[in-house]
Amino acid sequence: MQQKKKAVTIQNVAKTSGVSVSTVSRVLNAKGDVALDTQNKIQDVIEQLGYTSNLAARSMRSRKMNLIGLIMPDIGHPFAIEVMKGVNRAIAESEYDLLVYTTGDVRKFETASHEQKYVSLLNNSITDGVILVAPAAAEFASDAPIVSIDPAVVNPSYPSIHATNYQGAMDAMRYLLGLGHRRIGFISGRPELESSIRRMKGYHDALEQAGLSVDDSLIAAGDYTTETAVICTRSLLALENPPTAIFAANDQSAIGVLQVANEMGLKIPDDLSVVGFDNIPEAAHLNLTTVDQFIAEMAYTATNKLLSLINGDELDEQITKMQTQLVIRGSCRHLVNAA
Amino acid sequence: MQQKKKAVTIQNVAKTSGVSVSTVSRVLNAKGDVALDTQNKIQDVIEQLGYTSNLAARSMRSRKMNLIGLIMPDIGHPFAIEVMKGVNRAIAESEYDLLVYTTGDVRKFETASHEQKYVSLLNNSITDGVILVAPAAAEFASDAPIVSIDPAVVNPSYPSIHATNYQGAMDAMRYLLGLGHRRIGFISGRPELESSIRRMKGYHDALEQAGLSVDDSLIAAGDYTTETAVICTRSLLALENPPTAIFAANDQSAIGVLQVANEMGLKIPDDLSVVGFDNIPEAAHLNLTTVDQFIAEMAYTATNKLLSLINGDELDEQITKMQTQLVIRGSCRHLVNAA
DNA sequence: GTGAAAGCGCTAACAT
DNA sequence: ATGTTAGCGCTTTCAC
Repeated sequence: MQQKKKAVTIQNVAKTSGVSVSTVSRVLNAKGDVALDTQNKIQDVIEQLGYTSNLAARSMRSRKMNLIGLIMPDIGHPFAIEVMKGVNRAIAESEYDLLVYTTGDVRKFETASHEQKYVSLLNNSITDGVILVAPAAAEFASDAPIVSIDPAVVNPSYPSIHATNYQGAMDAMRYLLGLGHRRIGFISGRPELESSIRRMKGYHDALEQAGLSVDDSLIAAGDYTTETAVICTRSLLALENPPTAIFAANDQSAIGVLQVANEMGLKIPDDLSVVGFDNIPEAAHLNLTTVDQFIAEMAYTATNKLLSLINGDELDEQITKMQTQLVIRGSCRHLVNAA
Repeated sequence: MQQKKKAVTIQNVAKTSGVSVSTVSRVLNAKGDVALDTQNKIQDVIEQLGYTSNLAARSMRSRKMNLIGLIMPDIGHPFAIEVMKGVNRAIAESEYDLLVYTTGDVRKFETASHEQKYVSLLNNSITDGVILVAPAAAEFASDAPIVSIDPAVVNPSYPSIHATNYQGAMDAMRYLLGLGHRRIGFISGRPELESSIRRMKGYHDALEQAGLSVDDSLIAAGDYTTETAVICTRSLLALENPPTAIFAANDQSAIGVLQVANEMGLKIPDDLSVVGFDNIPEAAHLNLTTVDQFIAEMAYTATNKLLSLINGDELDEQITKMQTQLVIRGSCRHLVNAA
């Protein structure tokens, strides 16, 4: 049967131990100025009643919940999973617990207007700080610190961690160019994201540096999803003069390329070279060789940055005003064929 | 620079729009009994000030936050990731948002005493219900409903979803026996968990039904981790009369078996047959053929069960008192060798 | 060393 | 249609 036990409050504890709420509160917060006898008595009652303080009530009165938040639209997504792994590792080493907030779906999340909502939801009430993944807003009203991973805006007012998308894309392209490819297709990411813009620029610049002109027909508008990448790949390969290699702006897109290649019976890399971007191990079952998990690494770094921000003396106004730009090299890899 | 913008409260909105807090509260909760003029004015101010209601304060006064909780010790773990995928899918289809609570580490989580803490933390304050994964306690004091996945206890007072661990283990064993194996090693799971006990029993009973006696030296004490499974496998294979097949109690353990087999140059399944249990796609990069993702499926089912419990009329006392035993068949698979 | 009382931001009667 | 009031469970002065 479903339990009907009502939650135990500090009032119950106080009454049962025959003291006032304030005294109970004192031992709960280890203020130390309570007689040892009373302290023990109260502890016993707490144990016996199974009392646990009400998060909501507590956070209304005091800062410092030893809780950080991670805000993400969709935690089933491989990218999100990598982020969580990184954050998880960092908080496992800390005294903090983690609250991951998600709507389960990007569509329920929507744009910048909603971001503020989720930030205040957590940061102005129950968490000591939040980590934002690819936020679109440049500024947030928040009582507690914010750190972001891969912000979609250029000059955010909060510290951020981001990958060298440009450099990574250049590397990917140089790799393909080094293999002798001259017609390289590109499946772009979501056009509104900085990461996508930078990867696109890397594609452009690498071609130019190699003395090649950019052929717009080789650029397909993707959105970081496998589904769209499938469509993109089909149209790229249906060109009169199709590319001999495809650079996908992220792993999900690369998977789409592989799927189509499979369908069409193309051998990789013999018939088509494919390069992804991100190194998500979830993509591993699709014949990939993972170089490293840099997304998780970014998340790990972000979390530690946030924790130090939370614990950092409030006095040090300078530091909180600094824009932290921690840079981790994005890497790329070549997708090889397997059985 | 880090923003210093203080959080906007309902008071500020009321003052700015020249009305009382209750009126603002009314439009916030769409009570409808507010003049359209006032309504618009207030909406404008809310927009302009960027007001968002304080989660903590709101949840102190009213039930129904449209928020469910998922409590797990470690969200980096493949099992946990599968659970989240399932829950995520369910809430994406719903109007609810999700809050995943984690300590990042099983060691910080500890035993049953802490479980209650996390349950009340969420369920007695901010969530409308929680999903518990493999809880060790049989009962919880909680204001909101609880649904559990794979509880470690036999007769929990809350609804639970669990796999047919016994049947699944039998299937796995029958498969190996069907291949002609007579010496089958078993790497057990964490002995305190029901799932583990049932899988072990399946191992025993399958052998007996096949008219074989149980050789205790073929049973290695694992704990659902790859690391321990590696040690177990080494000792099993070092036996005078080693097994020709190994049934690992979960995928993580199966991965450990594969690692050792690799090290020792053993061909699978020619030299050694290996069967895992769980079907976590994360194990896929290790030459596995995934049958289905039943953990995610369980989590999906659990979430929907919780949601209906939350939305179910309070009147229907009968239903909340029912023990929901939803059963999903655990499946097994044969691990084949690859390159 | 301990209790009484004031509020944190909000919602829900109860008034008007 | 709107304002007033009383708490929700907790922490924190301020008394004693």
